[in-house]
Amino acid sequence: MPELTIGEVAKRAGVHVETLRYYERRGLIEEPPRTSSNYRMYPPESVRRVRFIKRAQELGFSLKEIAELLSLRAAPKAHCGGVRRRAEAKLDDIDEKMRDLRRMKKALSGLVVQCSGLGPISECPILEAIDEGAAE
Amino acid sequence: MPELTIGEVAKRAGVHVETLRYYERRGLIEEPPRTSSNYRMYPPESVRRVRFIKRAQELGFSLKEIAELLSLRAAPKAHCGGVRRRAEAKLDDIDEKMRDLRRMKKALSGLVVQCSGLGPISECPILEAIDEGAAE
DNA sequence: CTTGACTCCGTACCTAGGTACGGGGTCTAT
DNA sequence: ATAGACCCCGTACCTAGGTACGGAGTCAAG
Repeated sequence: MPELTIGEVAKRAGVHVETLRYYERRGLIEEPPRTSSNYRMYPPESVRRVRFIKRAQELGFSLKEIAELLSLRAAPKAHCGGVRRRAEAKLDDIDEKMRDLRRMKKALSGLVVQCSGLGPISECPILEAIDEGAAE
Repeated sequence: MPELTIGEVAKRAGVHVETLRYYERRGLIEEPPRTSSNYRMYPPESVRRVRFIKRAQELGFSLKEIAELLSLRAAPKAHCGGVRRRAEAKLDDIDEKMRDLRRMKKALSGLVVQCSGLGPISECPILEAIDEGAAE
């Protein structure tokens, strides 16, 4: 019998036991059958499922979004437009975050070049700029 | 006397009253003097201080980091090396986040082009790739 | 002199993604 | 048969940055 305890699934998937229980509460993994002593016994596919979740996280999906992807996948006769749309929306999110970061970087590096690091703090160009409206 | 109530400071700085009390608890703004009926009465400079905090946030600094910047500024005979170092460290943070986002974007857009959006979900190239290790 | 807007305080709640704790039951090896 | 490792559960705690709630006191206008 290839069933796995929660600790084995955790080890193979590279997460903590508590994380698996948390995912179960969040509806990301199904409640597995229990032994007579109430231990969770997972089928081996569970490891793959958890790895799916971790990889989707690395792609920028939140747990909520991952739950959606998984329920799309579970729908018997769906086609993959929904998945594609979600992936594109996530790309848009990423682009927006990158724009924010670029804006920050531009503003902040503009300040850093004005500051030698040597003057008195009362005349620090960085602090003065923030004080007067650096982030416009 | 140009003293301001908390509500006036909030309005002028563009934040909520609760936010000002929160900043006070966090040590970002000093405890202002109180009236005889225990109302906070702020000097007008407080508005500037709150705006400093908001602008530093827009540059990517956390409240904790902003507290550090403010305490550096308060040190009488410091010079601005500490500020400059922190700004440079923040630029490094930003670069790292941008690298993460670029990595995500690259991986995800590579998946999106493989998916027409038309096939059955059971063969969705995006889901298959995540299932097998998309984020390497 | 009352009504409405404002303030006080402490505490709880929120999102996101977990982690930790405590008290109990179980399983395995010796 | 007992030690140590594992599992159960519920709940609290964590970071970050606030927001909301509820009861009470205060202030200004009409």
